[in-house]
Amino acid sequence: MREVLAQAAFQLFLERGFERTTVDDIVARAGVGRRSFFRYFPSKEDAVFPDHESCLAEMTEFLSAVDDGDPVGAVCDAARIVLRMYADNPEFSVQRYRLTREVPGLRTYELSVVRRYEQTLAGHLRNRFGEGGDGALRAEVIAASVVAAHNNGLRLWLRSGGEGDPEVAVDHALALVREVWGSPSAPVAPAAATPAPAAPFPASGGGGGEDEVIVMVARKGTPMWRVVQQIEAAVAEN
Amino acid sequence: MREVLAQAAFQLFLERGFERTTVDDIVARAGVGRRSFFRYFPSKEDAVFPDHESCLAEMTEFLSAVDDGDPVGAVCDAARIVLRMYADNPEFSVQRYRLTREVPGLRTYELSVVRRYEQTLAGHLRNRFGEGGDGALRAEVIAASVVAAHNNGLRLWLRSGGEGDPEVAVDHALALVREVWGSPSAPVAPAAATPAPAAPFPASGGGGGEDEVIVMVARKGTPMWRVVQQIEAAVAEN
DNA sequence: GAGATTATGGCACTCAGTACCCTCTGTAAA
DNA sequence: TTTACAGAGGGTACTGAGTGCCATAATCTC
Repeated sequence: MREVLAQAAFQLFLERGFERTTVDDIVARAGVGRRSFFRYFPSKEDAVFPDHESCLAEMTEFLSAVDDGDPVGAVCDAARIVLRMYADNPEFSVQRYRLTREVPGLRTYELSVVRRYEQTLAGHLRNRFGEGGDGALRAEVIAASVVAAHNNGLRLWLRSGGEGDPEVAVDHALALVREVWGSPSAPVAPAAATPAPAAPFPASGGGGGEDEVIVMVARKGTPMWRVVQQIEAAVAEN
Repeated sequence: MREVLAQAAFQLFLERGFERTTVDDIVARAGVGRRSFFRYFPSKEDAVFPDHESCLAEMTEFLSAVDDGDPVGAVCDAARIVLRMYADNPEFSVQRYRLTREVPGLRTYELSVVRRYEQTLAGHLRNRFGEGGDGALRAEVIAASVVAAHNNGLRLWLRSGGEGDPEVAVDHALALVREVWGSPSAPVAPAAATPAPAAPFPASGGGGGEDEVIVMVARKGTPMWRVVQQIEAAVAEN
């Protein structure tokens, strides 16, 4: 049932867009009552990320099982669980990525999901480091670093359309974190296989909205570079 | 007007809680029409964070002005701008913190705000590091570290009830990040996409008076609240 | 003061999300 | 077979956020 609803929802989101799809549309396609949708998903957004809850549980279980002397390494391995979930369904992951990028509500929702992963990792590190001194601080900073590195590698793969193996990019990214924060027992071989992404700020045609108008706010004496920056910021709203 | 609405809203949120307060309640207390609320705030959540937009603008301006050889240090200083905003209103900050902790919707909203700061910092670092190689990766990881460290120190102060100076905790936290990610050897930005600061047309502009011009960036269908936010952000840059 | 522009209020609407109650279906006991 | 019960799903009506449209008042321009 959950599966049926999630699939119907995702199809419709791809066809008409997230915001132009109502819950009534979804339940109509799924052939169930409207009330049933909210029995399985607390909100419309949740239907887009039906698998994160179990992934989070898997990560928690993994972390409670590991018992090595390298907490940073363990946390990196935990992050790879998430990666695997994405890699298991390349097509779905890429489609969802594109959908999420252009729907502010989904972006925000995703942030809250990522935050929960991050807090899980931080909690594990805090246990290992101890609360006192800078334990909590280090735990949070390292967890944030790991998540950022993981997401950087993952996004690279998603933007490429899900071609190839995302593990290489993520491994490379996590290696950087381990190099810096890790304990001395971090066997890492930085191979020169770093994929080079294209320029992120195509000054024109950033998204494709044709009939957009950009107006610009500036003071009389505003230097040119600031104007450029503001326009970039406006365009980069994606 | 914005101020009146924000204050009325915050009062009510403290009295009855966020979710038990409707927009009608807010506009009733503020003595304005319901429609006006949404002219100044895109959502109920925004009324809780009325100052982040201008703070983000301030940070952007700061980063575009610094031109030193220590990008990580610059980004840490940029984070301190946010801290100062909180420290300027200890009572409000602490009340808002408590409110935010116990309202999931506000927590999620705050995440999206924090994310924008992080992206601003990452963008600056990316410009300095260059896109190629691990530039983007390092930029994102360092930005995440700085944000995590900053927030760790800030939360310490907020949880203490806003007593004393939050700068010490944040400075300590940021020092840890700087220690680790500290100034890269010397490969200062190889003049990639860094816009050369072209000479601003009028030489003056600092002490300027009333004859300012405000230009505004917006899309065709931009709602009023967004325009207001941007203008407020621009005006607050003094 | 005529005409245009802007700010605000009012009204009606869509839609997400919730509360409450209904109907089925299956099962087990009498 | 009837009755009792339980649980999954369906239906209806409601609240409240957010939006579009139009009317009105204030302000600005000529």
